[in-house]
Amino acid sequence: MGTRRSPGDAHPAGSPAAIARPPARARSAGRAKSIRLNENEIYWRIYDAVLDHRLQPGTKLKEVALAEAFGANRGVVRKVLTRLAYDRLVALRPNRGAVVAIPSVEEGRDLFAARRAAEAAIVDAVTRNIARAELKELRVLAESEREAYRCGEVRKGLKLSLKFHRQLAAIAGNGVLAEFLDQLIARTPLVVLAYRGRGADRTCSIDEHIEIIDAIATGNVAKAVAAMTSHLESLEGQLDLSDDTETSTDLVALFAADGD
Amino acid sequence: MGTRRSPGDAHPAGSPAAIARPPARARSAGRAKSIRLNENEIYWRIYDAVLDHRLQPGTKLKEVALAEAFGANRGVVRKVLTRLAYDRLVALRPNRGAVVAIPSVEEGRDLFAARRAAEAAIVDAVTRNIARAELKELRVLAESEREAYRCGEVRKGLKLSLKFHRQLAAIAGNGVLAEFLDQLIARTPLVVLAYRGRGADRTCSIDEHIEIIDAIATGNVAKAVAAMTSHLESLEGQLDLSDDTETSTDLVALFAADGD
DNA sequence: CATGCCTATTTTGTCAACAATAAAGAGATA
DNA sequence: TATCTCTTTATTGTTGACAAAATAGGCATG
Repeated sequence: MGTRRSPGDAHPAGSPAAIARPPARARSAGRAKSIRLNENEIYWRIYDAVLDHRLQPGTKLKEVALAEAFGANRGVVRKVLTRLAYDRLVALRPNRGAVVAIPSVEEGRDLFAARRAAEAAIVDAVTRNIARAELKELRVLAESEREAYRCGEVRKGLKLSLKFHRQLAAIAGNGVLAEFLDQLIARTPLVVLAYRGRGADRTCSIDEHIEIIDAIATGNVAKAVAAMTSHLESLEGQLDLSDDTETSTDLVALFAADGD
Repeated sequence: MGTRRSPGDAHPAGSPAAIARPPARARSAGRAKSIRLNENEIYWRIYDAVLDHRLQPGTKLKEVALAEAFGANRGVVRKVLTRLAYDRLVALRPNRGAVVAIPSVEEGRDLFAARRAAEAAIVDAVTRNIARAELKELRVLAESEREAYRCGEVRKGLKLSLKFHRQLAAIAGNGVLAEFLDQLIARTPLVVLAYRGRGADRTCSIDEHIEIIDAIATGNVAKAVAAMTSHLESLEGQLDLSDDTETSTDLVALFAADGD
């Protein structure tokens, strides 16, 4: 279970320095090291790195390496890894350290099913209660998402896409559900990364967001829920979540992949 | 928010010793102290204590007291409290320690709404896929629950009631949803405890469990979902979740309650 | 007599050294 | 040359001491 590991895995994109480095800004004066980040900052740094897969699933996260990359104590790194493990973004193996989580196909399917349930409830509530201003905000958000994709800024578009779903949850006004969805949303890119077919890289989902908004605007609850459900199904459909090699015959495939 | 605290609050039922003491068994040889529990055991000890409200909401959980009560290091107590905070059973206030969580009315409402969404999805899946043997197991479970209540073993009945819901989630076969529901179930007694009216103490819910099973047995998805939904609504209906004293005029009520 | 300030004590938060465990490598033997 | 064992190294887990913060109590002052 989840111990897939290529032999020559020399931190393809996951060296601690690459995580510690802030996305694009303020990197002029001073060395890249000794950044002195606090617990929350470290958390979000790793969180982001996992979400836009600068850290690939399976990458080992060594405590001392992270600690000195962030200019922090090993203890706080440990705490951060614990938090990330709660969120299922990393897996914590006793005495063997933390790795970026590798979701199973079953987990992927369950995740999408759970999202359908949660987001159906959210869209239901939203459709019944949404204010004009909130609807407008949603449209603006979806529009900038589309814009980002058109300009080729895939990463930004993806972040805005997540934000769209979060925004819906916020409008629904159920904090418990919103928090749950937040966790699901955070785990989704991991599944997408691990099991994407050669599909259109999720870019096609923008129009579906607009369709959802339109459906909500009509006030037709069933229609809105259906729009969201089919959006999520289309997303899942782009993935290759066919029953995979997790049982006995697994070994042959593993060796084949491991041979080189 | 949530700093309700009666003045003469001399650990009504929440002294560390009371938590550390195992429920009923193996308490013959040796003192009550120096029990030497590991992290998980401590976690479940406190978990149980909160769930059957031997630890009242708002009770402060001091690290050293817990540590010596459990014969453990302060560090592991700290870790346990972190886990419990993640489950929202305790609230962790920076520099001010941990207290047993006091859910707000809004949180209570959100919780039940979330449970309706999650358990509707679960019952939906269960109704479509359940095997005869599983159905039988459910009936046995519901029967022993009824039996427990009839014998006046309220605590046991309550535990079985929770187990019923968990069992349904297990049958549905969605691990992600099951885990989420688990968290919701764990939080529910806290809400019930904090906001119960003088209603029939939840005992009436047993028959509803059987109704749910019957509905599932018919294979009628809509009917089964409706049974679950109305069960949860009936549960919530027993509570007093009317908009409470959380805003400005709050003070008068607070003083009135705090006077004695 | 009430109020604000200051000190003492309790309680939480951080860190660094130590212990235990797992991984890697060298050497011996078949 | 392959395999097994033993040693060495690297990494995680735990503990206890120290630092920082909050609470409680006393004291002076208006």
